[in-house]
Amino acid sequence: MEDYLKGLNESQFEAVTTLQGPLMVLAGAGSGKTRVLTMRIAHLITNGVDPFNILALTFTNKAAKEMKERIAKVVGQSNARSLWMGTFHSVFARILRSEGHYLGYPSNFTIYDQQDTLNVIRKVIKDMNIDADLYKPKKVQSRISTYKNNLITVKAYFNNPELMEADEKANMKFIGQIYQKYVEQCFKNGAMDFDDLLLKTNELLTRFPEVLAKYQDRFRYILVDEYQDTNHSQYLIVKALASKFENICVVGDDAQSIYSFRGANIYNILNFKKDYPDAITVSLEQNYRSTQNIVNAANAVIAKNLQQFKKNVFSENEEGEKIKVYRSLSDADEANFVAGNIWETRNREQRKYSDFAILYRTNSQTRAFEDALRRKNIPYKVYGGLSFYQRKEVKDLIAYLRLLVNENDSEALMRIINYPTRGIGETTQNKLIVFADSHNVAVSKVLDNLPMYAPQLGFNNGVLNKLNDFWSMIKAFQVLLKTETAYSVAMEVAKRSGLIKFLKDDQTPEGISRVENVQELMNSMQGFIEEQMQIEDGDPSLPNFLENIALSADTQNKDDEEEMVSLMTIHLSKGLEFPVVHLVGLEENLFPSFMSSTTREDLEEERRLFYVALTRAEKQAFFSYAISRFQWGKITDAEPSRFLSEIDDQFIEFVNPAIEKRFINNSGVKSNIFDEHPSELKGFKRVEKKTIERAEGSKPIAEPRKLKPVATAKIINPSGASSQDIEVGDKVRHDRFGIGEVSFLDGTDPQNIKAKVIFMHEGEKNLILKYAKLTKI
DNA sequence: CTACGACTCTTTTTT
DNA sequence: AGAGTCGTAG
Repeated sequence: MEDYLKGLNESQFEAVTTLQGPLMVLAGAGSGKTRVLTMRIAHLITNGVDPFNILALTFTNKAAKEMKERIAKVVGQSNARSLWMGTFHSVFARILRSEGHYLGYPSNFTIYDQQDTLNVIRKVIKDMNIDADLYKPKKVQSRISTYKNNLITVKAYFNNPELMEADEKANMKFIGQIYQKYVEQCFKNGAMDFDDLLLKTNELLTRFPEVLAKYQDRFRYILVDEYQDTNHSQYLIVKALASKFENICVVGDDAQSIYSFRGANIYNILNFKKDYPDAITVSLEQNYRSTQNIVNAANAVIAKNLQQFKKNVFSENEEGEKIKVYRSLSDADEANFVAGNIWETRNREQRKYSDFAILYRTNSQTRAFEDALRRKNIPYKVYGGLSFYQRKEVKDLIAYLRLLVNENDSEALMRIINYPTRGIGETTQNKLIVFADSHNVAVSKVLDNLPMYAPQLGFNNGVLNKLNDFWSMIKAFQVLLKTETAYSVAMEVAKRSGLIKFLKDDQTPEGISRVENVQELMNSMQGFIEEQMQIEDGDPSLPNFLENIALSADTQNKDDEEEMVSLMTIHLSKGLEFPVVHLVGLEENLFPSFMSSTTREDLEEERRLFYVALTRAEKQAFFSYAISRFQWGKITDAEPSRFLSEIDDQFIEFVNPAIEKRFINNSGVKSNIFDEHPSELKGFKRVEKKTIERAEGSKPIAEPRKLKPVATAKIINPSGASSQDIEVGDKVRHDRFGIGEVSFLDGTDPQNIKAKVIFMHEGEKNLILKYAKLTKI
């Protein structure tokens, strides 16, 4: 028996060695799913299957990369290399690049991310003179996305009276027209959005049997990871490709389906047996990751869901510690507790910072934790969030590059035609667009033939010159692209377009960081090129770089494998594991989200999300919530999440530091709740009572000695200066304004001290100490 | 045409 | 609070 088969349990062994025919692997959390997938592919190759004939679809590019590396260790680099492995989106983008001509797309089509998509929709709505209040672009976008994911094309939409009626009832009778215009615009721009990558693949496979046959023959063995999160469009692609050989293996866990908002259809996995009656089902139920206590607590919660396969996930690991629940007064308090606890646990248990993760429901929760961690000098890395590539200045430079690759991309063109400002104003731009539209040509074509169109456009010589200058600059870049590397072209673009100079003129800290971000983009490009050069058939071209950043947020600056605490949303944490997990913000309307507490389905998904979060933990889990939180620009009261009460008391224990008498405000500065400021404190007195009630109703505190000092000590003693420490004449640092000197202080009330600070670059500012977060230097 | 200021909406989650 | 949009003065 091959080495890699040793050490598999009975079900894992079956899943790995059943190579022919349809197979469904129901893999509970932590049951060694990735291992099974990896070994299964290795086993296929060892048994003579050409890796060229294997297609493995994963959920993230990161997962694909990691799996490929693991496979390479078993079957060798050269075998692993010819595997097709990646996300649905990246695999089919690649296929569409070579086959898209069947559908009238150029091979250099642009991929629009959701922001590009939104911009196009906004413009369409504007052009149609429709009330944007009624047709919220976001809403329209998600509507169109739903249609596309269910293969409802524009034509199908207009052939479907029910849909149209439904939209009309919802007061959105123009949805169809917007949809149509949007699709036309994308096509004209030579662009596909994320949903198109799947929709067009379907179209390709249905309309062109020879193409279908080609890929059916190529992909004789298909594996789909995270099958519970596939949408209808993906489902159909898989079904079509697999229908010849039916060597299809899907792996998933219905309890971890968390992407319905983007069309994931849990019935794909629930009904797998109906599609493939001969399918063999294997259940992996033993959890090797977590302690018994964690697994049992997670089971208790997920059991509240009505809709699921019967499974019995169990752990034979140690029983483990109970989950500790920390009740905090504010988001800042919560963050301080978490940071302090990480610091303390690391020292006490000799752990690495990379053993810790902080998981939350929404990206906006990151900030408080970043502040708290930074204050304690704890290294951390935030995953996802406003990704680097979504920064304005980065997108601007990318828009130039996109335009070089696909000059029909008027979205990119219009973004930078007057950025940096070069005197091509709104009026001129509008004339261009209207003219191009009415003549049914791309804006780039108008610019190509300016002299010819000039009389009709009615531009004066000044404008014509500016347009000419701009367009010949772009053309020059394109010529450069033929001989130079992507990196040096980008550098040239950054300089000659005036972008760098424009950004450098802004000497504010934000301005400086924008320049740094552009530099960072250049670096990541250089890194990408070097990486591609090392791979045997790598592709260091600009188009490939652009595709890469469009389809994966996780490619950005590689981890130095440094010792860092991980911060991410629960969604992003899927598939990962950490010894110690802090699950934070367990409050009603936050988790479960206020958007999801109305229907049972939504709520069940939130519960699955909770399940995913908890099962990331190997050894210890900490929960926390705050009874008030700074959001939407003001302090909001919050109730503990219902999920907390769904866990049996035997699995959790409440940790209650003596904080009832104190109120820690959002700057992390301690103050006494019984001091002045009755108006501000009223709310807190009320909620404070709630805390005490809960405390009495819950279990006695088992080990307060360990946690209590952490929370208090760390709060009282932040490394940054508290308001009391700052005096006139102090040199201070401000996050945004940089370094300055305090020239004046005003007010006796500690909650409301105003400071006048003279900053080196920013000049004089009046700040409220409580919010300004000044650091004494 | 640009720059600046007032104003509004925002917040789930991501390929 | 912060970003993005819109309106107005220069």
